[in-house]
Amino acid sequence: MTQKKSAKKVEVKKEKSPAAKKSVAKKSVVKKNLSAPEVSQEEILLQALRGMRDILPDEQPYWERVRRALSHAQQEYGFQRIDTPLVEFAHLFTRSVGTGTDIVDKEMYIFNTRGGDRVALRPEFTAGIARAFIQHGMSVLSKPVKLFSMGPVYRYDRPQEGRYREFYQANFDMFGESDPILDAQTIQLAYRVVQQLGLKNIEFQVNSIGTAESRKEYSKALVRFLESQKHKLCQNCRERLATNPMRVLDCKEDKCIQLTAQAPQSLDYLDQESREHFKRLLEYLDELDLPYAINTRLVRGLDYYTKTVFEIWSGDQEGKKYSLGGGGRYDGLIESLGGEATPAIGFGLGLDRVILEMKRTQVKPYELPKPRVFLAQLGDMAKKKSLRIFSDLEKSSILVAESFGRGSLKSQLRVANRLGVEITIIIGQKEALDETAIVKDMISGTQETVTQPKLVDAVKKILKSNAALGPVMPIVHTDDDEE
RNA sequence: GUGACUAUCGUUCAAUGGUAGGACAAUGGUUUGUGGUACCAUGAAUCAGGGUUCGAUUCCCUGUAGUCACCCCA
Repeated sequence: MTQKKSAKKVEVKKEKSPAAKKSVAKKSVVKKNLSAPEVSQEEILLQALRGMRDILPDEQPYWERVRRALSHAQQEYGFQRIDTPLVEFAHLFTRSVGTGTDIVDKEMYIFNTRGGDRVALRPEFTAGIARAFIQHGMSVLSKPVKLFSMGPVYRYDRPQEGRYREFYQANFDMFGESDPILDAQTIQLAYRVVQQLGLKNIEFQVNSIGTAESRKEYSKALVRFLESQKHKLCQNCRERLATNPMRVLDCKEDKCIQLTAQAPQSLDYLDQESREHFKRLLEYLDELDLPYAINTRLVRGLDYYTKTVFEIWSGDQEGKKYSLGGGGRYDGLIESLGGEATPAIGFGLGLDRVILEMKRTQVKPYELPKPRVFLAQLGDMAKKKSLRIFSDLEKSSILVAESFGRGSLKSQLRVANRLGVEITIIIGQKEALDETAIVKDMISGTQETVTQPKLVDAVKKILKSNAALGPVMPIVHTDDDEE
């Protein structure tokens, strides 16, 4: 769970001296290098880039639970998986997400390739998926076209807990239907996913921003209002007024909240169709048992949204809210990218934050299957045999652990015990010669010798009877046993 | 991008302007063919680079990274 906190610089030799080869620990390599500077060296920083991290084995059970829930929801709701490249022409994002948005202006990983193309690491999924939709002529498919994707996205931002430069999103998109029932279903799907992940205190924030025109008009009206009341705003908001007036609505300062309560609302500036759309969406939402609130202050940071926008929030005891994801309708995007006019709606879920919330609220991670059998070997002959036995067991779908590198039987049994296996198979010199194996029941401590051809069946039999006894208690000798 | 705080074995917590210590974890052992506990042993760290100093892990500067607030968002 914990990542390396600080830089470690290690000098790596291009040609290792025999002394260095013997040294297993990397740190001692460093020391030896320092005393042997004549060898050509190259300095590398053994550190992940800022805002990027390794997801270590310890954390994988959480990710596995997330993957499974997503895969389940994807199938239940009829989405097909699509994977698009991490890298696209930078233009795709500037045109869809929009210049003027922070994502494009400040946070994109953007660079030139050797061939001279201006490209960017995807800061979100929808643009790439929309590109693929057009490129592969998916508009001829039966509507709605439902696509699911999952993977890393990149934003060059200051990292914090739950905020990384490389982070993971799951993305659901539906193309080709403008009916508000799809909006409702999208939110329902999002809810289903977070619910399956065991998250409580979920709330949806829903709003409609209408068309690009009505949005523009609203923004003008808002600025007009705020300008006239500028003296009542906090310092920050006065600055926001010039850069991003909509954000004033998000301010946490009391006086700003009071003032903006009287500010014009985006809903009042909706065109007739958008208003009807929103009204019907709310009707559908009321049909569902969804925790949602209309949030007229909700504005999203991407240009392509039209009509419905929403966010998924998770709250803690102290009343802090964390945004886990969000989405909305983007009826104009496909056309603006050069495809034929296609309404669409989708949402993205921030998986890193979902997992953070799972940990915070102590949701149980997915439990990976544990080996129930351990294979111990003693001596060269047994070692050779054990490789084959391991393979036989694996082919019979028996998960078996081993520690081939270890010498003594004691240390191997110790490992077996620590793993909590039910059976340990022991092959020593004698058994290797006799073509037999010792099958030791780790729960009772008893053991029997069977011939190797019968080994798999013998193991299966014990496992089966153990399973019938209910949950397995891994053997633990407590102090009470002795006293 | 701005500001603040932080940085010690794999993890966690100590200590010091004078050769960094414990706990947990790891590895080996306590009649070399049998597990737990206990006991013993072993390996393992001052983020990097400069400066001040007789001497820096400690003080100063820079860099890097993390955390927090802002910005923004997932």
